[in-house]
Amino acid sequence: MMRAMRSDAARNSEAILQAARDVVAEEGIGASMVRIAERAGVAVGTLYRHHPSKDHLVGAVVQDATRRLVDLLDAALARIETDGDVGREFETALASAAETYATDRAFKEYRAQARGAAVDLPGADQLEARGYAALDDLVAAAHRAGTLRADVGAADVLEILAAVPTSPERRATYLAVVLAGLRSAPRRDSPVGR
Amino acid sequence: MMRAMRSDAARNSEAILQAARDVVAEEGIGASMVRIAERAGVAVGTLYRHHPSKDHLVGAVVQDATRRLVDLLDAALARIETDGDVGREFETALASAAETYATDRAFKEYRAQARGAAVDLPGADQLEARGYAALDDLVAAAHRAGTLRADVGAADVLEILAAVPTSPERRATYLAVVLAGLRSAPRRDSPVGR
DNA sequence: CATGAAGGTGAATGCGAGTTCATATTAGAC
DNA sequence: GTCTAATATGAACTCGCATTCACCTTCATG
Repeated sequence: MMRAMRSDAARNSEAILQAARDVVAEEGIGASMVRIAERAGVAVGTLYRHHPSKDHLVGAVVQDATRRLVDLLDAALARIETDGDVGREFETALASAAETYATDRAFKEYRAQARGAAVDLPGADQLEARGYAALDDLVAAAHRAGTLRADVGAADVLEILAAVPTSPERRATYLAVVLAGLRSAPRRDSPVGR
Repeated sequence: MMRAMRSDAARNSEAILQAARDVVAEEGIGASMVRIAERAGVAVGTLYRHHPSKDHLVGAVVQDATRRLVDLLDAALARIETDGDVGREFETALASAAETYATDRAFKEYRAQARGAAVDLPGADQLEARGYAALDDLVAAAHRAGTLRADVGAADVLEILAAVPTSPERRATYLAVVLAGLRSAPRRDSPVGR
């Protein structure tokens, strides 16, 4: 049985996570540990008492954001079960996810990276699996409802999300364009094919 | 009058540009100077005889790619003047530009960066201006022809390009979706607006 | 083919960032 | 209030990388 954390340690632990969230969302994964420590009002060494490495700290922060997103997808799926407006749910969920990608620079960069650099955070694999499953289900539902082009899969949706612009105006237009595109029917005579 | 370059220097200069192109396209702007030197079969010092800094070298490489793209846009515009299939020209040009963004990691990263880090390469500003002008013209032509949503501007197009996936399959789908979206008409009841 | 200036070399330097650890500080039990 | 295990501190160490420079090589001119 692990002993309860000392009160100052608990306070710092929270301050560190909060500071890391803020700094890394603004400046991206490249933000320095010193900067995070300063924002948390703590010395660098303290970061390392709570996290074995920078990767671990950033990983924890990104995992938090991921969890919120996955919960969001699950909620959308649950609503589809009962209510049933697949199109609206799909687009709203996408817009929310886009918000995260656009707002949290670290999240975006982390998702853009080649996988495998995943730090061993408890439950990471499981969370990722839940996320992919939820997205797959959502995509499948949209396909069945005819709200989503048949040639677009979950991986394509992720790619589209990863690309959301940071600037709010650009983001709105981007989403409008992309959502329209996702609704459209594939055509044969595109200049895009090889 | 500047003296002609010594033959070995000319050879190395070319090898360096070529190596830089390759390495930086593959590994991005983060690639090290040593790696570029190795690929060119030359010592690091030699890179610095030909370029004052890494930024300068990378800038030169990116400028090359930019020039090719701008020429491409100009050619498309010229063809529109005579022939006249605005829609096809617009989409083909976009697909070509997308190819560059997807294929050349350095180009993509460089364009994504905040501007201002622009090294003083001769003709840089002029080239950028030409590029923006050409893109503006192309967008305007597409607007007039009704091939492009009215709410999409040149900046939006750039943002969309900057986001093109690297993977060939994803890229094809992405382009298909986006091009369909760009053709579509804006609608009022989107979940995206505030 | 001798000669000197242009060109090339790569070890050394400086810097920024992650990580460590000997030392100082403090929470909380008694 | 004392005591000590837990925590915090931040200077120092390490590592990767851009950049420099004192010293060699080589081109090309006469």
